Amino acid sequence: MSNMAGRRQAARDVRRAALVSAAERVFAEKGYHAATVDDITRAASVAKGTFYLHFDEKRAIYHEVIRGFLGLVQDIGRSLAAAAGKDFIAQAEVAAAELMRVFVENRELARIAYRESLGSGERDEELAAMMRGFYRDLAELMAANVRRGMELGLFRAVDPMLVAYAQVGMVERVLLQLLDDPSVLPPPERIVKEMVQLAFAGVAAR
Amino acid sequence: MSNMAGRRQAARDVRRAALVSAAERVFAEKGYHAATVDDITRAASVAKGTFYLHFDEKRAIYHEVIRGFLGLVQDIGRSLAAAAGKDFIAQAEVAAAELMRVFVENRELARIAYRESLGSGERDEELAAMMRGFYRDLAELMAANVRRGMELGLFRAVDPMLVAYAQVGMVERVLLQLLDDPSVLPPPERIVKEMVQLAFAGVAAR
Amino acid sequence: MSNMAGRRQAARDVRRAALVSAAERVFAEKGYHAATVDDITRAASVAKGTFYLHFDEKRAIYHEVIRGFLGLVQDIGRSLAAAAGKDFIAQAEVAAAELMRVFVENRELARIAYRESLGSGERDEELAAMMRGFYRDLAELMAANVRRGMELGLFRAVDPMLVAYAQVGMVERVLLQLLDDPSVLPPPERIVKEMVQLAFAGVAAR
Amino acid sequence: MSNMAGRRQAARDVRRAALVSAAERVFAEKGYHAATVDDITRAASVAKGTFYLHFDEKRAIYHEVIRGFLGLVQDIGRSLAAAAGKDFIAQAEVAAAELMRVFVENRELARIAYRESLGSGERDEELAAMMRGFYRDLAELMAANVRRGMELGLFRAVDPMLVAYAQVGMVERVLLQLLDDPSVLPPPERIVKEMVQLAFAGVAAR
DNA sequence: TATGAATGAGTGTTCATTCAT
DNA sequence: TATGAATGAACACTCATTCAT
Repeated sequence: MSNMAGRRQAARDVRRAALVSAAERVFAEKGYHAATVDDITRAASVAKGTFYLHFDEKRAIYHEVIRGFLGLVQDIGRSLAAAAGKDFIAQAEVAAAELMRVFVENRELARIAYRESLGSGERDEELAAMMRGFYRDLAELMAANVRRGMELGLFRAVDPMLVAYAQVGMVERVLLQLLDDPSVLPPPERIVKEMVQLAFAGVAAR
Repeated sequence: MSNMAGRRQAARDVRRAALVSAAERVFAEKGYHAATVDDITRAASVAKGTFYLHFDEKRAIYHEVIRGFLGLVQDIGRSLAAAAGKDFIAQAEVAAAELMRVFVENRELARIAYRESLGSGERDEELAAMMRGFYRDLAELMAANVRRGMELGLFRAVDPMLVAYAQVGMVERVLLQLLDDPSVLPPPERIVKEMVQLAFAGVAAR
Repeated sequence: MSNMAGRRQAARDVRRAALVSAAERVFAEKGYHAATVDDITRAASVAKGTFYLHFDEKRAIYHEVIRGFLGLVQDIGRSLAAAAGKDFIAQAEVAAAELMRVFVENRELARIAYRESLGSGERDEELAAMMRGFYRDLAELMAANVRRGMELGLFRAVDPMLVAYAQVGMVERVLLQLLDDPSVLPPPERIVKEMVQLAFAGVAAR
Repeated sequence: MSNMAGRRQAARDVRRAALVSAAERVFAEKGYHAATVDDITRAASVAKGTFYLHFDEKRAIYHEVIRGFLGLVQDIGRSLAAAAGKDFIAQAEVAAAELMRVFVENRELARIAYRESLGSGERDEELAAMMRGFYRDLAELMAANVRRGMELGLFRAVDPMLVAYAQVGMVERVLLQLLDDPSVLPPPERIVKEMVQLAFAGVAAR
């Protein structure tokens, strides 16, 4: 009986996952506003009403999709924090390469999520809070690293949060440009190396 | 007689400007989708039909609003290119300070415009082309500077476009964070100095 | 289970029919342009959105209404073609009487449909093709009859299609006048007899 | 001074005529509803406001355009009534040929005007009255001819008005078909001869 | 009189959400 | 729970008509 309940729950989860997966595709293809609930249910091969058995409103599934993508990015952060080696440079290169992979594999989701990081308009306070939290966490993770670098004497005295945001922005814009038009940029492997160098040593001649 | 035509034209321009200004406020407040043409005309104190005497469609005025903000940024770039002094650091600091001022004075427009730089969805090819062009121009301007720095022996050998995009992103994200929640960042004057330092010398202990 | 699907389909058909019936009344009352989708849904006691579950656009239901009326006329033609007796006069009288009944019972639809036979303006190619096809079929049916009359030696040598169109026009205009103002015409029974006389004596061999 | 007033009046008439002529073209091209006052004034090279100096509303110029076309048809009727020879057949052939010329030279106006003869919808009582009057006059003209033919013993006893409407319809439908697709009909000269034969042999005493 | 900018009521269509089965 | 028909608020855009110059 708990078996039957479990099976039921499993079936429910499958449907829900199908909807989220369909929504990812649809939002990626048409953007939030142009995507209709109909588009999503059709892509998931369920009836329209079914949608509302799993989500309160259209925005809810959008949040879930974005949350999913942010999770991928956070996983990178967490896995690095775990493997807290000491070789900053190497570690940063791994992180950057991972991030690039996630972006390239989910290019449209990446665009959507970053777009939401601008908040503005459409007052969706819940989403805004989610994005703020994501950035705060991300920045703090990086700031912690910066502090460690300072303690180790590897870095000069800087404002850790400022550096964190600056580095986030650097990576974001370069990756987004990579998605838009890679032709003006060096090949991906070089990008990673150079960006880490830039972050570490800037452009100044040695 | 040409007087009347001139007066008419002037009146037309005033109306148009009122609409654009109203649109800036409305888009800033509600975002593109939630803003209705009615909102805009009401804010501009004109009748609905008047809108369509000046713009073909809702998107057209949105383009104009964004173009206006991008123009402010480009003006900074141009004025610096003109005053092409040789003190890179000082020049960069001026540019960053200017940019910060423009962002702070037009915070919502800045958000909106940056948001559009993520394109995705809503296929508005004209707008996308505009944003691409803006970023390309901006990046090329900065890349030219980087090349000059390399020629002068001030900079090490780097990929100029990559550096340009990285610096753009760095500035963008920090400024956006400044708009969202300045409390985690240093005071504005320090931000400028530190960012220029970061760009130039990275975080490495000297 | 197929029961539910069947019931659903039946309910759907009922709604659709209600809309078409309402549209007949509304178009008859106000004409195509003055009739709004709101008028139609209100007359059918359904919500506005329901309309678009059954028809792609306003024009689509208009086509259906006209098609319905043309069908009534075609049924007369077909039933006569089936009962292809030899008594031309009697047969023609039956046809004319039937046609008159259909016109009188659907006077406004008759007007609307014939109005569309003039095409002009409003480029609705689908509707134009429908009307052309209707007239072609009708004329060919009548032309076949004329040919048969010629073969039987009842008619002199005439151009069958020309005669067909002429007879169609004769009937049309008289019936429309009957709808507009019957007072200048003889009573309906006499109209039928006289028109048949006019048409047939015209083509009869001396 | 009356000279100046006259010149002024003349200029006014020219403008008005230009508007009517432009309206003919525009209505012919797009039909009444799709034609905008703007289309008309643009085609006449005058400003929009000028339209309302000459016509109270859009419908007014439409009436004038239709009235103009009906006038062409009435002129044929009148010129024949004047030249009331006795040779019915020859006279009818001339009339039919003239009518055909007018239709062919003004094919779109012919369609528009005929279309209005179906009245229905759009309750434009003034226009409806105009069309009714036109048809009544036309039918009475022809009915008078029929009566004359009866008195002369050329025609058998028929209902003159019925015959008149029948003949009008015959000519109308054939001419409209000629405008739509002449390929199924005989060449124009033959059409005239045959139609007259159809009409007259139909009413002739044996 | 001529101009053309301004007006605002009006309408087709979309789509998130609800609900009966 | 799943379905899909029904709902109705919302909105971009049009255009006949008015009016200040």
